[in-house]
Amino acid sequence: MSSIPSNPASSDPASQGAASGTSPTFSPLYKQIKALIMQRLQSGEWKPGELIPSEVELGNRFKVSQGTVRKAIDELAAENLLVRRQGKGTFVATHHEARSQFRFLRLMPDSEQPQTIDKKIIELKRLRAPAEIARLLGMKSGDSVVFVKRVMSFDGVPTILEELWLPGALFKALTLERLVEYKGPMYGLFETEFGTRMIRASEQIRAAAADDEAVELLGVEKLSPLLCVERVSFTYGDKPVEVRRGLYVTSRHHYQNELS
Amino acid sequence: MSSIPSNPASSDPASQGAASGTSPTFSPLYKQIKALIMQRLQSGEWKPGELIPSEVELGNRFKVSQGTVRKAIDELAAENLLVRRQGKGTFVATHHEARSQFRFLRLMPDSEQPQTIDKKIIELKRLRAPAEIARLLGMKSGDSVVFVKRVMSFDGVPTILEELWLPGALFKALTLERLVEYKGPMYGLFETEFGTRMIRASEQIRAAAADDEAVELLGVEKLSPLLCVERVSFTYGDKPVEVRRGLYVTSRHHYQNELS
DNA sequence: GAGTGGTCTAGACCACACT
DNA sequence: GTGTGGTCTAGACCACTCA
Repeated sequence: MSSIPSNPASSDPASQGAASGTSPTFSPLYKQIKALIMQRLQSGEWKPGELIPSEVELGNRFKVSQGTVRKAIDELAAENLLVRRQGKGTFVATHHEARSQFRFLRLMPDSEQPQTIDKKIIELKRLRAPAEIARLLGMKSGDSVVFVKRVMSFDGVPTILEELWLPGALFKALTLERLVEYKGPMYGLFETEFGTRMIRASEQIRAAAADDEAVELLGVEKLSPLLCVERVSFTYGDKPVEVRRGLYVTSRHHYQNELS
Repeated sequence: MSSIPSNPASSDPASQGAASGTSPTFSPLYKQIKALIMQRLQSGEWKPGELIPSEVELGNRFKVSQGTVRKAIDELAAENLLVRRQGKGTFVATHHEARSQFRFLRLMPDSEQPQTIDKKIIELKRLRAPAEIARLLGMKSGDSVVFVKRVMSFDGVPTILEELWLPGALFKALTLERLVEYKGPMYGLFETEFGTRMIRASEQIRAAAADDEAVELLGVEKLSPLLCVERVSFTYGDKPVEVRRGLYVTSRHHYQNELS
């Protein structure tokens, strides 16, 4: 292993792991390799969509067997950070794929699959983070955040009214223009233009009655029941980088969830 | 491997898998081992909570290396069918554990964790399956089903109104008495008393307005927004064995979901 | 054919839980 | 101490992709 000093010249290859030195408590070798790979991802050395070195190559670099690298990559693939493709290699996962979409958009049509999606940005502005948002983003109340409001329509029917808060420091260059002209998933834009990749999210779902704004923008009746979905998204190192609050019309759609 | 005829006396140990004979298309050895283990689980030879044979023992029985058994068990553990405990052995997963509860009850209190749970059975009866229920359960319309209605209260506050449909043939001996007197998770009862273990479920979530029954049993106002959760649960072999429709009060609770 | 991930084996040692 | 799962290695061959 590079960057970890020890295994002090032990000629015995089976004096495995423990590697000590840096890590105070015991950690298996493959966990350390995993951490090293994750560093490359976080630093941007290996970018979304790119091919990473082969298992053999990584084994040589880190001075461990292919099997150990394999176990590290296995876990990263299970966490959707890497994607393996037999015969081709291992790639850094990206939001620019149909596969990745469904993980973060759980609203499905009741009937069949194919439907057109239309996104309309209502508003984009910078403001000082309200206490609640600041808390969720791990910032100080009053820090700069980017606020976005938008409506998504399926087959022309307005169905989702969404508000987003993003840390101002990370999204300095985000403008309404850039967001409007961009085709494709928003997380794709964030990852390629702002170097911020969402890897995990936590959602809290409630039922709510439509307020005046929902009535206006979603075309539903006042007080009609809506799904209220509050999401916090995280990037590498479990750092929160997005708060999202959505109102979903569920007369022709439903939130799909698999318990397994 | 037992019960699979082939590897026709190949003295070469690396003439791995393919095993042919029964399986028409290629399937890795560890997948076949996995299937064999799953058979033992499904048949009830290894029951929930019990210790299964060690990896070495299974390797000897099936005539494969420990590593191959390990990979099979790894996948089964990832699917929550088995639970590994270092130093003790590998156990068949069971619903009689706090750990297993949270997988199937996603409604969490907004504030802190500790809360008392109270379950009240409103009704239990046998009836002919409505078309919709029959379709979801893979039965014929009119087949016998057990119908249950109940209310769950948290800290004394009625919060969930739930209706269940179960295949009559599998739950012949299920009575209101048995259900009322039973303490602990319903899926625990199903697994120990009726030999039916739920291993996976699919939920569709919508927002709905409280009807008269919800008003009466949950003590909410007419037309107030509720979470409507429709679940189909599956046992081994992806066989559907429960339909559940729940109405959740989300003024002090929320449906928690992790996107990862 | 060369390179990559995927499977399989055999053997070693480590960490943990009981007795 | 004994037995269990957990980690690590080394080497072999298979399945897939692309040039």
